[in-house]
Amino acid sequence: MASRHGQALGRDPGSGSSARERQGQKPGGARAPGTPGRDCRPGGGEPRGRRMSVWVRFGPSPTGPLHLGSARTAPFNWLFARKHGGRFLLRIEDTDPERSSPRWESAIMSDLAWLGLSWDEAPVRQSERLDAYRSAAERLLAGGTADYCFCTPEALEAQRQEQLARGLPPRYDGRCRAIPPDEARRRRSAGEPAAVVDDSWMSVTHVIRGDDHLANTPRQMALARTLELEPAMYAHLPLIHGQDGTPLSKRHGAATVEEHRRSAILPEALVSYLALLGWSPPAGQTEVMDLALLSQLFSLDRVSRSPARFDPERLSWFNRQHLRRLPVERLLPEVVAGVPGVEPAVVERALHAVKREASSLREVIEQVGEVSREPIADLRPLSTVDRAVLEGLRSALRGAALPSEAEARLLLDRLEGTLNVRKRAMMHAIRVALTGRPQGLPVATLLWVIGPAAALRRVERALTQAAPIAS
RNA sequence: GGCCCCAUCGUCUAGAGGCCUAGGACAUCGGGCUCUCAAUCCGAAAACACGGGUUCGAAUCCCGUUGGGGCCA
Repeated sequence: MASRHGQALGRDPGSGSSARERQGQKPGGARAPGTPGRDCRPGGGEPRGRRMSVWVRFGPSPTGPLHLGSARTAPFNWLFARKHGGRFLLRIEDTDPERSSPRWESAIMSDLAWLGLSWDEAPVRQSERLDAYRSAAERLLAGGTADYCFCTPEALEAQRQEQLARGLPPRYDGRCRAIPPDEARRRRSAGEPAAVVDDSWMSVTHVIRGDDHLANTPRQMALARTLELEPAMYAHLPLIHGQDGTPLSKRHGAATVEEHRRSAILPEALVSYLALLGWSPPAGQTEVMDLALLSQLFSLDRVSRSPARFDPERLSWFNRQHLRRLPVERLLPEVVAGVPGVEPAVVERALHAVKREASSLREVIEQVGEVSREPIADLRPLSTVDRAVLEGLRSALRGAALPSEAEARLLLDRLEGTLNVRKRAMMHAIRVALTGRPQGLPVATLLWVIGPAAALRRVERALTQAAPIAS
């Protein structure tokens, strides 16, 4: 079969051109945070056809937050590069000065880094390469392949309508050719060939991008050929759709990486969920994977061709799966930050207990907070049963050490034996005294997490506070 | 409008002509566990868009229809 990932177009066999000269010096400016200060263009002019490695790029526009739609082509490129021992490059497509801003540029890089998608080499900024695009445009003009046009969009549209009305295929009539060259040079702007020029300049071997670019591909390959650049291989990914079946966009809400980051979704979860949206692992493989495993298994021929709908519930399940697999050390800093004022040792114990059943880090933080905070006084009168339970617990806790959850369980079992109370009632009384809430972690876990001293304090308090009102 | 892409349970998907009475996962529903809420375990329901071909045999190949999406400006 020609190509299962049929949207992949072949490299143009006809252009074995050796035209690989750099069209400008690589900007020596800012380095990406965390990228080594290496400026490693591939070694001097080695023909790419003979170099087997894989170079891919991700080209976000810094005009807004990193969107999930584009955030997905990033992992696919990254995984492809890692799988083949190649390089993953970053190109900031900031040729629109009106809408681009450094603020978004750094936000996007920060999101990528957060996702774990590290890039090789300093990012290329298109705004610093305008000269290269200009000279490419000039070459196109010189070769007669391109025309300048300064007509307004309205004027062009009117022209098209007129041609259609006359039954002609709409076609540019070249009216702007009449403009003198000098004038044209003055009015010219960068434009079209940027991506093609850069891909070649950056030695990109594989362009993996959204399906929405599919229709442009032949033209871009032709452009490369005209400029005597060796075209890359192209592969296209299906788009991500929202709940309503239309391509994911701002109006769908919660469609940016930033938003998921803020709502305490784990990067591991988001990136693996995204990867599974459109790609499937080989048979028999779990769906819960980290980047290392993903990059080992990834292959373009297992990428689906049809668009996938973004499903927050499934993402949430992935998040839970990753949460429980992640080591406590990895989670601890965030949780500690989330519950200021709580002793780290308590937080750590709580985290151990909580992370097995929580669905998100946010939930973890909430639950840890509930456990560690002194309960708000419950002023309801204690029943005689409650009082008996708490008094029993009080004496059991005196001098007790609870080094483990099992110890706590034992203590409770013993207490149950000495009391003539339904277990349900006993547990409830203790739970409320300890946390002030009717539900939550198993009581034994609570005891262990809170620790005997603090638990004793809380029990005392429940006994004394409620007492006056009870009588 | 022209050209292009896509089409399997509600959702993500497996599926390369017989292994398909279509497999897995999320969600849903039922049950078990249990001191609560969860988590977890077990089970159930649930799909090849439609119509024509090709073939001994089609989810799988071809054509058309429908539907969705994209690009062109």
